[in-house]
Amino acid sequence: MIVLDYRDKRPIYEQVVEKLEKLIIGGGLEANSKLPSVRALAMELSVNPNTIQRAYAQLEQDGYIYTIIGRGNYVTDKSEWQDGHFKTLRADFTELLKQAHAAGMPQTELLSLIQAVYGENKEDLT
Amino acid sequence: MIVLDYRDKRPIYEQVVEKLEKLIIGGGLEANSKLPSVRALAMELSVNPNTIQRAYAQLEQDGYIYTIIGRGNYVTDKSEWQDGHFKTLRADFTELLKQAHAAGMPQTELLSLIQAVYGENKEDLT
Amino acid sequence: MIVLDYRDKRPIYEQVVEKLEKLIIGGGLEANSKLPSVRALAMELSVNPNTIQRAYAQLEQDGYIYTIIGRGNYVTDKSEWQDGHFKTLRADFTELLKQAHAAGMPQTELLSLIQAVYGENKEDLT
Amino acid sequence: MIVLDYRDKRPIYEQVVEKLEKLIIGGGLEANSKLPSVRALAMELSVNPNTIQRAYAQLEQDGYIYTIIGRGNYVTDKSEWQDGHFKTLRADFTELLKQAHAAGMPQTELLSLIQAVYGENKEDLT
DNA sequence: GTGGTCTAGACCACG
DNA sequence: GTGGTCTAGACCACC
Repeated sequence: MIVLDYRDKRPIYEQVVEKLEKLIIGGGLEANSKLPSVRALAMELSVNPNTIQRAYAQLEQDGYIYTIIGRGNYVTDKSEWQDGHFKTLRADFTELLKQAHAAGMPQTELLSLIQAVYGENKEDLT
Repeated sequence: MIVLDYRDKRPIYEQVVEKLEKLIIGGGLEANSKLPSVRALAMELSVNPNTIQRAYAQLEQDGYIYTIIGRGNYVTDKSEWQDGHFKTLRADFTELLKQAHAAGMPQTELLSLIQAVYGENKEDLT
Repeated sequence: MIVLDYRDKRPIYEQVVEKLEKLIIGGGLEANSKLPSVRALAMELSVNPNTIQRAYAQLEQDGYIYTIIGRGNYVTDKSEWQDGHFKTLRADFTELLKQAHAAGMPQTELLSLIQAVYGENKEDLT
Repeated sequence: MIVLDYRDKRPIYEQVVEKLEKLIIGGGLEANSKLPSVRALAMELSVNPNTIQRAYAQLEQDGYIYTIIGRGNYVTDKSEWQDGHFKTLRADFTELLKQAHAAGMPQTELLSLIQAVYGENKEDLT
């Protein structure tokens, strides 16, 4: 389900958060489905339960999951975190664009990068 | 010249590096111009000289400045780091684009963000 | 494990880097094995922890070791730095050869030096 | 006569030493010919006379030049320093060879490097 | 316990 | 005066 990279400089709990976030955003985990328990995931990754606990807390705070005490952790519905996520993306984007602009990178290059990722087929627009 | 943000969790020397990088990239500091001395900048920011020293070492290692022992630190010519910097920007960009794509953000939104930063007047194209 | 030479004019951290590099390159330290902790090595060499820390940072930057925060420092796999190291050796070699050539040192002498180091027994060829 | 590289991390007097050594070894300066005076060279390089003084002192100590007080500095005859120089080269060579051997670099590669520098024409042997 | 950062204060080589 | 190194001692985040 998740593969950790111990060479990564970021703390492990952050990696777990990132991986699960991507799974949820990408649709790899259905809304309202149950996540593995803290202890189970900790065991699977050979990691201290505290670390997983921290990751889940973070995910809950960011709105991607909700916790029912004594029951487990569940994936939040898309509609609840979509707005916040878009806002973050937009902010990151403008930040990066400012840098590119300051560095004198031509607009055309950015457009071609978008093309490369989004594909040329117009049907792919969401 | 530089303002530190003590609420920022990143180490101080990294903040200094980032701020100076932006100044150099953005053209706020002329090529071959002299940077403030380690001690002078340390005093100005009320910070230990070692911290500034570390920031300068980092900047030198990344090619943004060069050091002449016993003389001072000087801004490197643009041509020397431009290529590497563009490469970094492109990598960051595609990374972010993948996330945006996975999240289902429409192409049109990205295009309008580019417009907003690069300005609508065609003369501004670099 | 390491012996410092205080008559050497180079900084201590550089000596530590060199010694460890040689150990790693020469195979004296297995891949993925754990290096002594910053504090432990500092104590052993009667040196400030900061100094060792700097040496380890350098080694990591050069790709010879990798660091896991809160766990320790580990030896990188050979395949990751072998190419770069060979390149460096080749460069050093041609530089020295140019000097020897300019000084008028005969080819035969170089060949005999190679013999002396690589051994005359053909089985030793790698 | 000499061009300094201020970006070089080595002290300036060391660069001057190196450049002059190469000139003398390569035959660019005749034996017993007079070197520029300390003050003259200092002026030409826009450098503190102390720096040149130090370089000359180093060269004299290594046997490449000799000083006649009140008259100037002169290039030593080749026969006097040739032995010492060869010894140094041999030492540097074996040191580098040991590293190459430890790293597992094949003999054949070294031989081809020698070929590349010494040229394939056998008449070039000195 | 581990690495990472920071301060305070010192000494050295260089120019 | 400048950068480079080192010590001593401290605090923090991570696991």
